Amino acid sequence: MASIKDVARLAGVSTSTVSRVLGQPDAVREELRLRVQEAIAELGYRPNLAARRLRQQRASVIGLIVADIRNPFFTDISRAVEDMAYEHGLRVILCNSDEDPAKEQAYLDLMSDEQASGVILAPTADYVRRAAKAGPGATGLPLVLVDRSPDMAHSDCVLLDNADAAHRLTRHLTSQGWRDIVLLAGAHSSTGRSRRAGYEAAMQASGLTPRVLALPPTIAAGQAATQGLLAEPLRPQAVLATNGLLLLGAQHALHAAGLRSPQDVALAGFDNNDWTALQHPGVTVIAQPTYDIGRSACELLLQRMREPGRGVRRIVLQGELLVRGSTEGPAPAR
Amino acid sequence: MASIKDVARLAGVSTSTVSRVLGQPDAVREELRLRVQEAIAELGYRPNLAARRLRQQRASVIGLIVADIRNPFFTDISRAVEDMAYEHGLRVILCNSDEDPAKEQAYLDLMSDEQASGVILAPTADYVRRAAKAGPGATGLPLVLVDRSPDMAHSDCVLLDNADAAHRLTRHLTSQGWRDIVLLAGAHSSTGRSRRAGYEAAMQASGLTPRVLALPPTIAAGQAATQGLLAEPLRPQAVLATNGLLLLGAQHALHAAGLRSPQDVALAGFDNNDWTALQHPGVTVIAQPTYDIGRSACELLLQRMREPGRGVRRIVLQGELLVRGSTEGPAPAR
DNA sequence: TTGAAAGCGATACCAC
DNA sequence: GTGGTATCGCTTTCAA
Repeated sequence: MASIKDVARLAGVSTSTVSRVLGQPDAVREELRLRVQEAIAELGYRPNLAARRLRQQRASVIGLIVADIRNPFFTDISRAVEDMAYEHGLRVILCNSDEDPAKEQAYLDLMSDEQASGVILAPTADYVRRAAKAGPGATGLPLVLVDRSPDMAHSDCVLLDNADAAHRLTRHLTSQGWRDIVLLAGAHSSTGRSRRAGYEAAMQASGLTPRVLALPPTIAAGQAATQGLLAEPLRPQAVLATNGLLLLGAQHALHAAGLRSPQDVALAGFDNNDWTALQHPGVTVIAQPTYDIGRSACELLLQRMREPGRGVRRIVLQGELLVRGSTEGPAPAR
Repeated sequence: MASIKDVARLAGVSTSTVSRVLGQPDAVREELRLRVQEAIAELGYRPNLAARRLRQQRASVIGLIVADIRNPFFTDISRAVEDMAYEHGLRVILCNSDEDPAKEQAYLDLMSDEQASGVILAPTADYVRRAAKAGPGATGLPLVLVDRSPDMAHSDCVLLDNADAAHRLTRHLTSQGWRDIVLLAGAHSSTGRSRRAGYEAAMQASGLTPRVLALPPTIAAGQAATQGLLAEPLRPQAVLATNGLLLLGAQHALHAAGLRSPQDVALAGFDNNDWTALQHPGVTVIAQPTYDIGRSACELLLQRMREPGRGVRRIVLQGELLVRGSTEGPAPAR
């Protein structure tokens, strides 16, 4: 493997000059620059990133820590992040926390060890709780939170307006005449709590009694909970799920029970995943601007890397209510 | 940031000893080892990975290069790879090639620059073509191919038995009485070609005429092509798609046209994605053992990292035919 | 504008 | 079993 010394020797210059040609070409006289570039090409020289990193004390790498990449919401975000990172010459290290604070911390430490340039984190509920009390990121790394965040964030973050989205979704249901609406709420994230709050506010505003099942954010949990609801003597009129996994679980349960929306049970929720549009009729959802969320997070991170001292920024994006047949009222009288 | 020198000073030993405590603790007398570990804890010392990497000439990092992480097939694989990597103290760098040979090469170079320990690659058709001619990976990095590979591979690889799976799927359709079966085939991968071959063989064995539309592997392409088919005077009896994206596109087209499977057009394809089970009736598919594919690839890579000289290994996994209602015959007579 | 040389933080060889 | 020291490849003062 050719090193910078070989290039310098071949071009008849010092390693400093070669280094300058790489980093600040304008600081080198054209003649020398061309000689060096020729030597680089001839030797097929590629800079050693480890050496550069050791010297500069930081790597062109960002960490992306999400609960589970298989959740399409996070998949889309990761794609957006990777796209932007690529454009800016940054690598993305992918980390699944599984909502486990220990694993999350291990990954944060790792990113610190790697001297990563920054981290994009969908924090666990535990992290959010601690971050609400403590000061800014203990790691000292540039950090952007996505999807979840304490209300008083010390870090940049990109969020959906969760309470509002849940409020609008719930209002849509009540306006269609449904009254007995159960919420399947993700219990492990602040996102689930915000959406729950929006739901409860909308229910109470309509004089209805909220009913919430707090669940782990998995397909299995959504399915089991819905199965339970369907087995009740007085089955609920509508089921609302605060994320795509719970919603999918609920749909599986309906499917297995041979029930249809809206005639048997109305169904709605978050995340405009592929399958929701393909039902007969389609499932009403709040579509999140996932790609935008990822891009915005990356932009925020790049800005903070450039200006570590700037004020904390908070980007709140709006969800889009996609009304489909699964909530088409009016509900049957009871 | 505390360095190894600080630890050495505090423990009253040399840096060599500290380094040994980190790498080969058994080579250090217990008394010293404890003193060193205490010093490490007290200072909160963490080894500088860049320095280690520079010295050792390799990083605890593996690259994962796929066409697009948003394809659930690759999402699942990435999750499996990340799980195994985490267990073995390796980081995963995520790369989307978009089936673009230039981007793929850029990422391979990057992995080489990063001195990655290895790469798991879902190669572009271009790469496969070149690899069939040339020798083993020019990069010199330990490399495992997934999903696609030349027939005479110089690299380890993990593949589905594509021709067999497509053959079984096609036979299932013909056995149900369908005769006029069109294949939507991914044109950008060797996988698509193998599946096409299996389809053609099965069709010919039944005395039927294959009809293949070679398409880019996108939802949009699958949808457009299917739309075209539906508009033909004599609409095909069945549509078969060689991957999940094309299949989803086809379903979108049917959905938009208000057509149902199997009564209007039978539908089947590859990849047991969420939505396929949720149709009324469900869509018949070949389920790929995605998580297994990812794990196997990672295992192969770890073994090759340990034993660079060992013979090339090729793991071929079987797909599982999930028969659902979308292909329930018999077909209408023509 | 260019070059010489120090140093980033760890490992590994070689004495002892 | 332990310590001294050269070294990995690059960037970055500092002088010229």
